[in-house]
Amino acid sequence: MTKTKTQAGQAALPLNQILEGDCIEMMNSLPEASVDLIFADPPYNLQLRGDLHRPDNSKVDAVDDAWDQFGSFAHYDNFTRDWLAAARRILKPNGALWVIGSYHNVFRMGAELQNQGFWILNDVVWRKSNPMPNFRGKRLTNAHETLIWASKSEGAKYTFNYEALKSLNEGVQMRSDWVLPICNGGERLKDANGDKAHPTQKPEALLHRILVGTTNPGDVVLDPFFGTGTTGAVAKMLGRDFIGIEREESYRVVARKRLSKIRKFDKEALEVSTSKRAEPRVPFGQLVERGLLRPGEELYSLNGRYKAKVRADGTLIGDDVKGSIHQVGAHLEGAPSCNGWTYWTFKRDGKQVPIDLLRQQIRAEMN
Amino acid sequence: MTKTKTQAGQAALPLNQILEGDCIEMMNSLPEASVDLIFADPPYNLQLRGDLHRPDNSKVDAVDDAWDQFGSFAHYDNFTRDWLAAARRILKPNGALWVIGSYHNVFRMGAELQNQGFWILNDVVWRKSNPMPNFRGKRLTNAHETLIWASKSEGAKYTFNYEALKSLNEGVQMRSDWVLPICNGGERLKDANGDKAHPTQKPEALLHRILVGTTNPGDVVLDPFFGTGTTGAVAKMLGRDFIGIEREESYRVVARKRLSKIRKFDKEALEVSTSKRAEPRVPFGQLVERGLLRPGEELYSLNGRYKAKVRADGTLIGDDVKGSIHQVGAHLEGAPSCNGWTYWTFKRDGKQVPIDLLRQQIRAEMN
DNA sequence: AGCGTTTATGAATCGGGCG
DNA sequence: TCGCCCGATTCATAAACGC
Repeated sequence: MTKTKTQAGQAALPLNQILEGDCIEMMNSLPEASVDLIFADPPYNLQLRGDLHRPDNSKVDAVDDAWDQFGSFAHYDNFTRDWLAAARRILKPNGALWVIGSYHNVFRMGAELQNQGFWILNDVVWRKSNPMPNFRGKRLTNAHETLIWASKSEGAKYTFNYEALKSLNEGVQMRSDWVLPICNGGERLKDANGDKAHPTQKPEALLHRILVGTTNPGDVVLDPFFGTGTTGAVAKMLGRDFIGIEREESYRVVARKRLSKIRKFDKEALEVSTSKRAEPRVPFGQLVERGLLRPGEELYSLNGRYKAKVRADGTLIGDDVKGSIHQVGAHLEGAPSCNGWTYWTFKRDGKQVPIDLLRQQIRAEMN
Repeated sequence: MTKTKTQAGQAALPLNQILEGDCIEMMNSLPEASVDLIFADPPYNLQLRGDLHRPDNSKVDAVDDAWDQFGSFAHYDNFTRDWLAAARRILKPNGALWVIGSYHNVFRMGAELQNQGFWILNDVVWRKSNPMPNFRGKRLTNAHETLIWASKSEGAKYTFNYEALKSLNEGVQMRSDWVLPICNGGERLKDANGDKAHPTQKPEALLHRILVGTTNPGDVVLDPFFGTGTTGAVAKMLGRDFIGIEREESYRVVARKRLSKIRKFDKEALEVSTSKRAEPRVPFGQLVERGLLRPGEELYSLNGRYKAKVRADGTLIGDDVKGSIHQVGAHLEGAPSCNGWTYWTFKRDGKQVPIDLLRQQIRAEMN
């Protein structure tokens, strides 16, 4: 499974491995513009004061590890600036970045990534279906975390599998609020003592949605704060290559064991619904050339209000207008644009049939 | 209704009025430490490029007002710094601040208010039950906005009516995600032409929850970006005093008229419709995301005649057909429609189990 | 009047390929 | 790099319309 990828004039990319060390140094050691997606779950800079107890006096196992302690906002901002800059360097021009955080750190991350030229595409709310309650009743239940999805720069051609996410959401466009349970039960990794192996292990469902929606099979996904390897595990299942970076040996041990047990889903299962945009383009003129429509034949608008005549060169002519199927449709409707394929119909056996049917016929022959 | 409040050695506070002018100047003219709560809905600094049309070719009425135009992040940051500082000065030591924004501006606001010493208590997500869709299918539906609730400083004794919010939430602790419809219908204020009076009017239900939860009757609530006066209207209903600041005369005209019609403790108006939805919809894709079904796993029709394979995006693939669980079921049976939830089964311990069982499992977790 | 259908609209950073 | 032009794309709600 471990492999490397070499691009023209660049050092090899260490794929499907966990790099050991500080994420900034390790990212700086990788070739620039070589990674398709970065998912980052950095330390949250939680400012917890003292211990927290549940109403039954049991102690809440808070995130108080040394790696999550920053002296001040300035320290945290420096850290954020440096790792984001390192991430930005290794990202391909059309690559994208996801970060996740809570109100303690996400505003600082969001502002800094805007400052560095990343272009925010959406902020996404992970709405936890089973959050920890607020035991003291002093605030609202902290029931969500925030993700930011950003392209490397404005205008970049980021990957977005719109139809796949729509399918995941039962045929309705995916929204920016995602309801998913927190990671527990069998998915939650335990250490030898039976304690949780990592304090903030993310659910695989979250990564599944991110990777299905914003990467393609074969893409390289890098996680600079790899932890117990959720990103790597889901990437492997989904046939994406991953690069993990993790400083703590104890997490790497758990992640390696976890990854060794993951199997990739079969190829057929990994293909996702695609949009029509991915279909080959068929010029309208081909319908005429192939005799599916005759020059002189009349087309009728879907609403029945207009008609136009087909010409031998694949243009239409109406009462006072001529041009492409799109131009004539837009002109007749007084609309800024028009998809002529779905706007025009022809008559067959007395019935109105959309010309798009003929396009589908040609596309079927192409396969 | 208009009155003033005088505190020891301080100028009078102009209550239940709309102050005319720039919010920074007007706040600076008020006595320090005199206000209990500030709710602020500042310009979002949207950076819209061209026109946007719906698939039916109608044009989206964009927020292109001059007051939302800032030349750069630096300009916007200066503006944010200045109005937040002015707000901070007039806030009582135990007072609190709410701001609302989208991903365009909320990260910059959140970072700046932390920099100034405000202490974030919660970030709250307003999940819109009826957001505008993403018409081009290029991103996720932007279905939420973010609010930040902060006390003036760490350790301050802010107001939080825990039980009141619990009651509003059917007896369970209020969470940080609030599902509320956008403001339209009869609540949406129109101008003389029948056009919306303000492009971004907020729903009263949102302010209702905020004021019930984080102020007491008799408190002074200030809104530096008053617009059409939603904050003042809800404050008046709930028996709080308000101070509005608004620069545009056209908005003030609408707000004055609106406020004149509001009556305190109009019980009926306070009732927030909390209509319970039937059963929450569970997309089939969630079974895959959550690992309850694996991509590549085979499903069998209840009658045992057909099988199909699960794909990573929550669609099925059969011998000659692919699509949703419902579509594939309908196609195989030659039926016009099919309830895939009851049609498909999977194998567990050698037995055929309906996939609907997994849906019930997820629904149980949601409660 | 009543019911079913059509239309309008909401804080939106909303193309891409080819010449 | 720019301009042209093909052609893909929407959900929930309420008001207006029509029979």
